Amino acid sequence: MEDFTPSGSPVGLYSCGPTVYSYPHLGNMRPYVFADTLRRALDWKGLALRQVVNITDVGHAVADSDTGEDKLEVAAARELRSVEEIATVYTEAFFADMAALNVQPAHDYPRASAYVPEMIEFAARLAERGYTYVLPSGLYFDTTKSPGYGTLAMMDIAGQREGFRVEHVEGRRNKTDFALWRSEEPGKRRVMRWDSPWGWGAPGWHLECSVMSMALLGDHFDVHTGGIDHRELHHVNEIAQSEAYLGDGQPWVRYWLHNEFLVIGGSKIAKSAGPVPRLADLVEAGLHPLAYRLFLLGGHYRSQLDFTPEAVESAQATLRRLVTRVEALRPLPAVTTYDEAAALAAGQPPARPYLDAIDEAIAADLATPKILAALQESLRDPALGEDDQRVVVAIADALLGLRLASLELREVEGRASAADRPAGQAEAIESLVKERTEARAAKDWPRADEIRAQLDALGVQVTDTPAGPVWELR
RNA sequence: GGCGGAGUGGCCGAGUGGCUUAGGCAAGGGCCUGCAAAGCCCUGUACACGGGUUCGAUUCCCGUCUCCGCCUCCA
Repeated sequence: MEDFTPSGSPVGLYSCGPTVYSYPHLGNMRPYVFADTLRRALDWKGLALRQVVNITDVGHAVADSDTGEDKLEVAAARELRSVEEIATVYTEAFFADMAALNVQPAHDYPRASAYVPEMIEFAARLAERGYTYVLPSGLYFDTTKSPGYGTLAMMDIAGQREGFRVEHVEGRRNKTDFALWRSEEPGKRRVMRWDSPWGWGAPGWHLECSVMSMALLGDHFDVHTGGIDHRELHHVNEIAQSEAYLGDGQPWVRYWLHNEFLVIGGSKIAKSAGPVPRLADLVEAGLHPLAYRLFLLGGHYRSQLDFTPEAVESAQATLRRLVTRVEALRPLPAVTTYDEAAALAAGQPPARPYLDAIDEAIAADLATPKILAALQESLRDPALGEDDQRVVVAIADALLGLRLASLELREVEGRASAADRPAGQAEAIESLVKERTEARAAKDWPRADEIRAQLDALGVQVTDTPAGPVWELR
């Protein structure tokens, strides 16, 4: 971060997006929360940015073979829907989860199906330049023509054995060669199909990211993010084809950042392994989506994170306590950048060490666990007054994105809002609460407790505060 | 088979060659409260195992065991 110097303004950020063939699962959330943290870090440094997240609605085969069926077509057949419906439904589900996690929207969400002509053009240029060869199954990229192929991942290509886990493709010259275009098999018509110089068919998966990122961010851009699983294949191939396409001898993208996986019970979450937990499952279990975000931020993005019910519940408890604590400090000052934070801290000297600690943490490869630690410490540091704490909380949340400025305890606990209370019932409850208050004033404790038990039976929880009793529906 | 990563206190999870009390959750004790809830304070003494380097290693090196990832699909 410290030595980061963007090639131009704004910073171009491309984050590998979802393939919209089913509901996103908890593991799918991690790359976007990570990318959102990166965005907040760039904002913090005062850098303008433009983020692109692709929506893969075509071209993602279920297996990298000549017969690889498209994931969306398979899903459409399974759910008896059109591919368009499949794409729409799951894209919306993705956006809903992102919003719930307070992930800032990207500036563009290009759909792969809208860029097929550009992909064909891209592949045609590679063909003209002699980087490709044609097989009955499609147009292939010859990776031996790409100098430095695989350097991103420091790949040991010689050690990989085709046929062990690498699928054998008839006629493929090198085991690392990949399809730029998947031609239809004779007599097997695809649902999503386009005409091309290599026959009717569909684009290869790797092509879309190169084409759409360059279309929206320019030939070269600054940062490309994605899951660690893409480092050795998808991104290596993107680089090979993009640099071959540009032919300017320059690195295509300046920085590559990859997030590690969320693991459950010691193994990664993968849709192909069967049903996997979704954000909605957590919500159903009484957890707030931002508790899940907090859970994710509690581990470094480059470390595998172990998903356990206990860990997420502990994040829920932490969030509840944070909000309880921070509610008393509101309103919080608005902060986005380091400069704004420094200006605020100038008026609140005790907050300064925390600003420095947080700034250091975000600069140290987005060390969100350290920001959380600093935040927690600041809330119980006797050296800090409330104004100091306001500043620290606002600063931390600018980078954490936990909505600490506005998140209500009621939301966190999933309780009904005042507006949802049945009118008639409310009066009855008020009456009981009043009676209990009178009993308490008379020090008739047995009676007061009896009424509380009655209220409890109605699903009402009464809490005595210095300002008087407060009741809430559970 | 090749390559890469990891094993930290009940749980999650940072971090470091000699004190970081990381932090959180849970637990125990206490304060506060009529009680409760919330809040606050205190407590835990951990770094897979065996060697080695070092004045000193959880932190470096070697080996062992276990686990995970990538090399099909996957974030």
